[in-house]
Amino acid sequence: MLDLKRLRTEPETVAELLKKKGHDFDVAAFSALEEKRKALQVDTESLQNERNTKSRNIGNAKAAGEDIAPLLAEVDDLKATLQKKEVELDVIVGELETILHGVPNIPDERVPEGADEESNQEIRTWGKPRSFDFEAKDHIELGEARGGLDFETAVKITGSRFVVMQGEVAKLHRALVQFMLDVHTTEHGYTEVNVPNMVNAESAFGTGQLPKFADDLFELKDDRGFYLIPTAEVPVTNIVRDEIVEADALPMKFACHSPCFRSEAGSYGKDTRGMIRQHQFEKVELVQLVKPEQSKQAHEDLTHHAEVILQKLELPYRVVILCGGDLGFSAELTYDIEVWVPGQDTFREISSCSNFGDFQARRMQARWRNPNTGKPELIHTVNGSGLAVGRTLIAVLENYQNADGSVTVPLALQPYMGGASTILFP
RNA sequence: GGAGAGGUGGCCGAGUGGUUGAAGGCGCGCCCCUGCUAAGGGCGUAUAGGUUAACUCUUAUCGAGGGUUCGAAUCCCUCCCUCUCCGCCA
Repeated sequence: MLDLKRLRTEPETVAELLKKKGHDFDVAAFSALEEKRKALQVDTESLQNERNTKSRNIGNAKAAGEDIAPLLAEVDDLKATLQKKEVELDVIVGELETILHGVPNIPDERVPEGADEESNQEIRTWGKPRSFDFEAKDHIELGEARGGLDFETAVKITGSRFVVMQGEVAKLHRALVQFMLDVHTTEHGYTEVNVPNMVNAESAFGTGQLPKFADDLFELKDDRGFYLIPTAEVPVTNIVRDEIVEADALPMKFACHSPCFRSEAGSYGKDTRGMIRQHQFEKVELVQLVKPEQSKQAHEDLTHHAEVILQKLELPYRVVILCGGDLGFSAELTYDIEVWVPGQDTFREISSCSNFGDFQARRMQARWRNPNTGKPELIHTVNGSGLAVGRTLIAVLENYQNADGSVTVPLALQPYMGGASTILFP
């Protein structure tokens, strides 16, 4: 959520900045509503003031034992007039809120222009894609061969875009989770957290999934209105919702392993094969809650923390900066980390690291007490995947495959695989 | 699931219809006194808006949302949450 004050004082500037994100902010409509709101609010409040004053007089008169009948007559029609104004004001305020809730965050000046991922800019690469002396298979072929990855059974159990993992593949998946958590908690200073995998609407609003992206979420069909989390970002960031934390509590750094549930609305026909795009996948998420002046550096650090995982696994990757059109609703700046996937002969997103500035904090009312001012001020939120586990599994299987269909276990993972250096599918 | 109690400011805690945005305490900030690692005293200390050049003035907020009333932290209704006991349960 943007600062309403800024939107009021310089709507044209904001509209101009939002163009980079492909958002058309209707300044005329907004300003017209604002005019109405202002007039109505002044009217309403002066009526409220009148009511308060007269009510106080009635109280005083009553206490003094005077006749209050004439005073009551005075306020007779005040109530109805006031109620009418209040309803009108509520409607206008509601309309303004709807607009405000739908306005995306303003992109950082470093964000390149562009409509879609074609305009994303590569900022660095690491490692060299391996050249195979045999025909490299993709993870589907590797995994299905002997049942390590079983998509058909998952279709029976649930439906498309799910997978059943078995044997060494399931173990490798688990090993990746443990490995990532260990690196982040012991080497990067994150605190491990385990959080609810369902959230209420307030939390989903706080991080920006609601109200605009309800279709991307799985909503539980029960009158409590819970949602399955699309990422641990939602519950973890909301730890500080409606809180005022002391300055020395910041930065807070959390690492969280969780399943992620996405309806993938609008992605029909994309990545339908394999486990690139699933309705359920697991992820180790990194979240940092920081003072405003720390967020830019925290974002760089966090991205690096995610990269370290790929470096330790010796998987080639590149980092791209997302252009305006590809940038998410709540983010001001996002780096995507893309891992080399031999089966597709391309880089695929495995992590998305974003700085949200105060955008999520304002929605959540997450604040810290600034000792310099003594006042509560909004914090900044930063997060990123460290990493998406399913996609990391794909990358390991495909990059480490051998001609005989076995897969070499990356050195860093061997302690988590009982020392095994190679796996065969079941 | 059943029975009961309760949700008030950064924290604790008064307050059952009329200057209560809210006593008192703690914490915090500034100052004074004391001159020694103690204590005492004074003042200040919620949030979000509107209005104003500013001072001022003003509105809302006592879990959330409705209602009654000239007037609601206080009365009524619905919901959420916490605690205690019982039941159930991985």
